[in-house]
Order: sequence, then C-alpha cells, then structure tokens
Amino acid sequence: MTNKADIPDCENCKTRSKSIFCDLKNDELAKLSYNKGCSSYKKGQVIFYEGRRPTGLYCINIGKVKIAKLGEEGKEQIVRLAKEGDILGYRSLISGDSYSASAETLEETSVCFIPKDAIFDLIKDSSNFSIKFMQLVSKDLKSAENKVTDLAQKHVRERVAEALLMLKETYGMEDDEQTIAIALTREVLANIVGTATETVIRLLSELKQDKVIALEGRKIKILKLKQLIRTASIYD
Amino acid sequence: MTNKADIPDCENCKTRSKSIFCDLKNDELAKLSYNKGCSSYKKGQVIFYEGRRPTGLYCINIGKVKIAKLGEEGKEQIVRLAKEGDILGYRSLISGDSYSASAETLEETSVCFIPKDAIFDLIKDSSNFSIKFMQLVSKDLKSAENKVTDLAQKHVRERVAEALLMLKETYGMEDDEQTIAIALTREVLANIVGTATETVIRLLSELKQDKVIALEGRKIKILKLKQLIRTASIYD
DNA sequence: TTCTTTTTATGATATATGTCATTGTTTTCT
DNA sequence: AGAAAACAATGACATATATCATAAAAAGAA
Repeated sequence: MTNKADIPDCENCKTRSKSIFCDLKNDELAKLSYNKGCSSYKKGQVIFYEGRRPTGLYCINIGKVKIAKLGEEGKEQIVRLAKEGDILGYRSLISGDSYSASAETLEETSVCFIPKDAIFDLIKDSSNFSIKFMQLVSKDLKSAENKVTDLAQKHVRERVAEALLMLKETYGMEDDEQTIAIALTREVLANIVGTATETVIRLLSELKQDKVIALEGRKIKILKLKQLIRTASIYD
Repeated sequence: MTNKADIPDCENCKTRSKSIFCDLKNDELAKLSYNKGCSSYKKGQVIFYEGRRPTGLYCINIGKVKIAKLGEEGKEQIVRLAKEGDILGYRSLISGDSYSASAETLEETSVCFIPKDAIFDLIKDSSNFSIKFMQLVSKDLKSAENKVTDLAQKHVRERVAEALLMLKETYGMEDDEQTIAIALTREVLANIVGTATETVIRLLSELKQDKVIALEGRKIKILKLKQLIRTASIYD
C-alpha cells in the first residue's frame, strides 16, 4: 500500500513556505527531516481512517486528498479538501481523540508523516509555531461554521455553484484558465455539497444549458465566472 | 449598556477549574485579574458584533450567550451556545481577522474581558496554555464538522431532537430533572436547527403528541429521553 | 391594569429535493 | 482489446419542508 522511498527533505520543500512550518529555523527543520517518514498512495487509497488513533500528522507533498466523515446512515460527507502543502490529522492529534474523519486520496499522492512527539516538541519550543498551529485550526473552524450557515440557509443550486468555486480556489485551473484542475465523480461532488448525486447531475446540466459551465466528462469548465458567483449568492 | 462593577478575581473564580485557565500558576492568575475588565449585560444585549475587530477575549462569569452568524439573506444561524466558564471570541483573536459571528446574551450575563496582549503573553510563556487553547478550538472544529454532516444528511425532525439534547447537555436541567434549563423562543430554536420557525413549532407539537416532551410556554420538559435520542438518530 | 407587540399554533399550498427505475456511456480491470 | 463494473443522464413520482395567511395566546410596554 505505501512505499517508503525518495524522502524529500523539509529544508528544500517547495510547499513549506505556505505551510505552518514556514518559519522554522534550520536546526528545527533538520530535526523534522530526520524524524519524519514518507509514503506514496495510489488514487483511492486511505491515509487514515475515522475512529483510529493518530500517532502523528501528515503533510501532503504531492497530490490531492478528501477528508470525509460517515453520517449515521453511512453516507459520506466531505468536510475538507486538501492539496500540496496542507496538513492532515492535526485536529485529532491536538485533541487527543481518535480521527473524526477519514483521509482518502483523490489522485496519486505522496505524504510526509511527522510523529506526534516531534510536533509537540515544536509546540513546546516555539510559541510562534504554536500560534501558527492555532491559526490553522481557526481557519478551518471559520470555514466549517460558514459551511454550517450555507447548509442551513442556501439551496442546493447555490451550494453546487459554491462548490465549483471552492474547487477552483483550492485546486486552481488548468492551462486554459477555464477548466477546474480536478476531476471528481458526480457522487463525490454530491458529498461535498451535501445532496443526492442525481441532484448534482441535474443542476450541473442546468448550469451547462445556461452556458455558465461546460462539461467534458468529469472535467468542468467555468465559462461565466461572474454568473457562477451570482448563482452561489456570494456577495462579499 | 455595560456596567463595570464587582470585578470577580480569577483566583477564586468558580468556573475556572473547567476553563482553559484551569492550570495557570498564581502569579499568572494575579496578572490576569489585574489586566481584565468586567461587564454586565441584560438579556438580548450584544457583547460583540460580527465584522468588528477583536481586542481581547471574553470569559462568561454568569449567564448564557448565543454566537450567531448572518447568512447572505440576513437570516441568523446560531453556531454555538455558551454558558458560565466558556470563552468567547478566541477564534478571531487568534486568526487576527474580524469576528465572523456576533455574541448576544440569552439571559442577564456577566463577562470578564481579557485584553489581547494578556492572552498572547500567556501563549508565549506557557506551552501548556497554548495546548489548552488549541484543544479548545479543536473541540469547536470537531463539533462544527459534526454539525455540517448533520445538516447535510439528517431530516429536520432529527435535528430538532438533537438540538433539544444539546440544550440539555449545555445548560442542564432544572430541579425536576426534566425541564431544560433554558427558555428559547421557537425562532431561536429554528436558528439553531437551521430551519423555519413554523417547522420547529410543528415538530415540537408532534413530539408533544407522542408524549416525548411536554411544552410549558418556552420551557421544554423531556419526558422520554431514550425515545428522544432515538428520534435524533444518535447511535453512539 | 390595558394596550401593543411579539410569539405560537395551525391550515393551505407550492416547490425543491430525494428516491427509484431505466438506459446509455465511460471507466476500469484483466 | 474485450468484459465487467461504475458512472452519468433523465424521467416519474413521492414527500419533507418552506412560505403565506390567519387567529389565538403570551409577553412586554405604557
């Protein structure tokens, strides 16, 4: 399942500048590199399972990952999407409880694993790192609370539009500047939006008919960004 | 609006043992007491407004508070309820952005205000405090993500039941061990659940007809707890 | 108190969305 | 490449919930 090889060193990590590790000192980075592991996953493999206990945290080196919970009826709800440079599994690590969601790759992905002790050492030694860490959790909390408000108040049509915009922000566009740089099944999209797969299919078809988007298999092109933003009822 | 008086000292605070300040040392507590302010609010007054910038954080001494966001259409969504010992406004303080929700009292409330610098001093000086703080945000993140899953997957009936159970957990029961120790209007309840006021009224009536709860004005009695839990589809 | 405002309750109705079924297409696997 | 499985697209239909309207009850103000 996992393949330990080509461990990239944190000192030269391209994504580090945007992560919580951005202003670690050289000796701290060296220690991090020394302690960490690295694994590769194929598309659709699980990095960690809901319910299991964390022993460290994961940092995505290359790839895309969905973080999802199972609802009471066994239906998946995607709570977050992650990309290069993002950290996974920190909430549970800090709380000390088991993972409240699973992490599964959406594409071939390579992650670094940093053991719990190394993280807590950093927290103990550097208040700056602690604050960075808190800001990370805070950012997620803010977006989770926004999502709560959206789910409670917006229609599925608006949420679908919003999801497309979120995908664009998260994963960016392909070279044509129009195609969202990730291919998801309608079912996965539905689990992001919080609705039935058929409903997503219908609403995408509608947006296509209105020439707001174009569909090419699982790839989605945004033709009229402004109108999509309007559809999402985002006024800020 | 606010009335500075009777500043309680942190050293003897009854609710401190359950808060993030639980294992501060005496000198740290003294410093906290020295720096803080204290205000009283009548029912329905606003402690802080969404959009404003935080200058510190609030600790509830006595009272009950709702933390709510406005959706795009101006409808309120309650994201959290707070009681004695709870901390308000920390997410924004840490992130450095403006409040993403307002805090309004549900009853007469007295809060302590701890200025930003005092908090950041504590974070800098004590990694233990930092971890406590992170755990606080993490706890909220977990419950927000659970709420996302519920809103996406559960019916309003289940969420109403769940809200009643949450109110019971948060604010406890009155002496009869049956009556939830807070009185909310149906509209506020609807803004917790994320539905229309009429729907809450109807579903409460149904639960009443089934003798699961009893309604006495705004006070709600839980008659059959197990059945209420079953209605909420909580199997864990 | 009495008056005014807010809240609760309930009915009628509209509609957005979920569910089930079918068919054709695309992807995946060997 | 060919077979099997998964997925996408649509239609038909059921229904949970929102919305609007009205009346009674309760809460709050003067």
